[in-house]
Amino acid sequence: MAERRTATIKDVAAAAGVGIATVSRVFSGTGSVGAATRERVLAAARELDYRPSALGRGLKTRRSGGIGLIVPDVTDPFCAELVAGVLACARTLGEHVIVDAAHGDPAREAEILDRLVEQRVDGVIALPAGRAADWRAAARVCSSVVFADRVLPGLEEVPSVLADDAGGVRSLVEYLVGLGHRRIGFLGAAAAGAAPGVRERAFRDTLGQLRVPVDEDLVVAARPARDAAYAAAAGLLQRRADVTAVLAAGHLLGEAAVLVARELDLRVPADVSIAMVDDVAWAELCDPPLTAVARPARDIGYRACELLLRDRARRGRGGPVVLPTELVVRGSCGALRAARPRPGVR
Amino acid sequence: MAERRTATIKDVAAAAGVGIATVSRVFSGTGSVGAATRERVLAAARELDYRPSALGRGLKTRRSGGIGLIVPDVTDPFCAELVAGVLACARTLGEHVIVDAAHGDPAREAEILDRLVEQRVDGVIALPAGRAADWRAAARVCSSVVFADRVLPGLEEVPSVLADDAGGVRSLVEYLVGLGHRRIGFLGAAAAGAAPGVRERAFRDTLGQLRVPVDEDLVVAARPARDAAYAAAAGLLQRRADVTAVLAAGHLLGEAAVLVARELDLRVPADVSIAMVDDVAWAELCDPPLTAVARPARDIGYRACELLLRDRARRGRGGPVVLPTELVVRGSCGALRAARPRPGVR
DNA sequence: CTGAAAGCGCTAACAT
DNA sequence: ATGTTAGCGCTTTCAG
Repeated sequence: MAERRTATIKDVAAAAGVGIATVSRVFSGTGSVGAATRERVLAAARELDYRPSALGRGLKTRRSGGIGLIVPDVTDPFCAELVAGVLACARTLGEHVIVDAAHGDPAREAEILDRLVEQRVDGVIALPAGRAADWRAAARVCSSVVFADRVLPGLEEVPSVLADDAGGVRSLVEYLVGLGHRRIGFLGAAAAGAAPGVRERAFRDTLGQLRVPVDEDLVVAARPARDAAYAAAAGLLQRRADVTAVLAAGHLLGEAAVLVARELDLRVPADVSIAMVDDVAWAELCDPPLTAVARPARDIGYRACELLLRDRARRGRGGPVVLPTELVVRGSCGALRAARPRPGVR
Repeated sequence: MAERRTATIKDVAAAAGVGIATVSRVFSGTGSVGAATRERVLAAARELDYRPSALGRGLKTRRSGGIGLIVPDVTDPFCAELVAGVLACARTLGEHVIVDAAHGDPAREAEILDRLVEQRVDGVIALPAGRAADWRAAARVCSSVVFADRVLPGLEEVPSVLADDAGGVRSLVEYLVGLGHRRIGFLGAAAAGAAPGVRERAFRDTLGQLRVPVDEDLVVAARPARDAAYAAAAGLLQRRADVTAVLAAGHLLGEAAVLVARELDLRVPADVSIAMVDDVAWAELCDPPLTAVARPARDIGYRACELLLRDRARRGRGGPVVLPTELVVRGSCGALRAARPRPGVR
C-alpha cells in the first residue's frame, strides 16, 4: 500500500496493454472498443483505482462540467429551496454545482463571479444583488447566465425565471380587503438594487383597483436583515395603532411582524391580521398558523438550471419565465367586523 | 465585438510582447517581474478580457482549488447553517465549494463522492449517510476527508467535527427532570446508519444517573422525514396520555411534536412540555417559544473546513473535535406541580 | 528579470 | 477496432 500518486490514463493503458486512446474511449463512451479489450481496460483501471481527471478532460473540451450558483444566503429558507432545485436539475443533467453566497454585497458577488469564470463553469445561475455593470462584463466572457427570482434593471436581455410576485401580492391584498381591511400596513424590502418594488407596486396598484386609498404612512421598507425588519415592523405597529392588517413582503418581514405583535400583546388575528409572502416552514408552526403566498422556490431553481443547460436555444426569448404563486390561507387573518380600539383587553 | 474565443495566456503574451512564462508569473504571483513588464501584461490582459483558466492551472498543479461538500439536504436549517460555515471558511482560504445533497441515499452519496474525486477536489467535507466501505475506498483515492456533525462507525480514523450531542441531551434531560418531569417521551432518529443513538443513549444514561426509571414505551425512533416524525410523535402522544414532557432529538421531531400537540388540543406547556435539539429559527416564533439545545452548526462547518484545508498536519489526532452546545430556555417547558389528568379542560 | 521548452491528463483527428 | 499524435492552457525548471 505504498503512497503512489494517483493513476493516469497512461498507467491504465500500460497495465492493460493498450493505447491511451482506447482507455479514453472506454471511459468517455465515445467510439467503439472490443468487448474483450474493454474488460481488460476496466480491470486494469479497477486495479489501479483509476479515476479520469476532469481537469485533463476539461482542458481539452473547454468545459468543466459544472455550473455556478450565486445566492445571497444559503441559510435563507427560500434560497435554500431554490438551491435544492438547481441541484436536482443539475444532477439529472450530469453537472455539478459550485455554490457561493454573496450576502448582498456587490463586490463579493463580482469576486465570486470572477472565480466561476476562472473555473470555466458551463454557466451561472444567480439571484443577483449587484451592479449591472459587473454582470454585463461577465456576460461577455462567461458562457451564459440565468437570473433566478430577481432581475437587474437594465439587463433585460439576461434570461430569467421569476415567481409571479405581483400576482402573489395582489391575491394577498384582495384577500385582506375582502375580509374588510382598509388600513393595511405594508412591510417591504428596501431596494437592495434588485427587483425594486414590484411587490410594493402591486400592493399600491391592487389597493387602487379596489378603491382603497393608500396611506403612505403605512408602507414602510426595511433592509433585508432581521434587525432592520424588526425595527420596521415595530415602528409601523407602534406608530399606527389603527392598522388592522399587516402584509409582509417576505418571510423575514413576516417573522418580524409576528414577533412585534407578540411583544405588543396584540392578538392575531383578533387585534391585527398578518399575512406574508413566502410560505416557509414555520408559517405552519406559529400560532396561529400564518396565511402566506407560496412562491415555488424549488421550481424556480430547477427551471433556471434547465434554461441554462438544456434550452440554450430557446433561452431569453419572450421575456422572463414567470411561475405562479399560490395563496395559502391559514388562521392569521380575520374578518373585520366592528371597529374596536386597540387598548389591550387581554 | 466579434465572437472570438476566450483569450489564453499565449494571446496575452503575444499582445504584451513577452513570453508566456512572464504572463504566468504575473498572474500566479510566483517569481518576480519588472514593474514595467507587469504593467504591460496587465494592460494586455485587460484589453483581451483574459482570465486564467483554472483547468490549465489545475492540470499542472494537480489541485482544482475547490473542495466538495456533501450534506443530506441543503434545505434543512441545520445543514444550511453548516454549509454557510464551510463557505465562509473556504472563502477566506481561497477555495470554492462544490455542494451536493445525498438525501440519505448511500448510492447517491457514493456517486457524488465519485464525481468529486474526478474533479480532483482538494478535499471533501461530509455529513455521511452511507456505507463505510465507500468512504474507506474514497479515502484511498481522495486527498482528504473530514466528517462533520456525524461519523461512520468503523471509520474512526477519519477526522471529524461534532457537536456535543450527548451533552446537549443531558442538559435537556436534567432541565426537564429538574422541573419535576418523570414520564418523558423521547423522539429519536432511527439509525440512518449514522451516529446511531448517541442522543438516545445520553437520554437513557442521564435518566439513569438521575434515578428516573426509563420507560421503554416512551422512547421511539423515526426516520428523518416529516411524515415519519409526525407519525412517531402522534403515536407517542396518543398512546401515552400520561407523558408530561417530550424531548425531541431534532428539529423535525420537534416540529412534529408541536403539530401533534396542537392537533390533540394539548396546551404547551400546561398539558405537555416540549423541548428539542437544534435551535432553529422557528423555535422562537412558535407559541410558546420552544426551549431547545443550540448546536453550533455554522461553527461545525467552519471548523471542518479549517481542519481539512489548514490543519492538515494536526488532523485526526486526539479524536473528533467536539463543539459545545447551549441550552436555550424559552417558554415551552413547565414545572410539574400536581398530577393532573389530561382530559381536555379547555 | 525573462524566455524557451517540457509536460500535467485527457480527447480527437488521423492512421492503420 | 485500436494505436499515434497533436495539442487544450498553464506552471516550472533551466538557461540566458
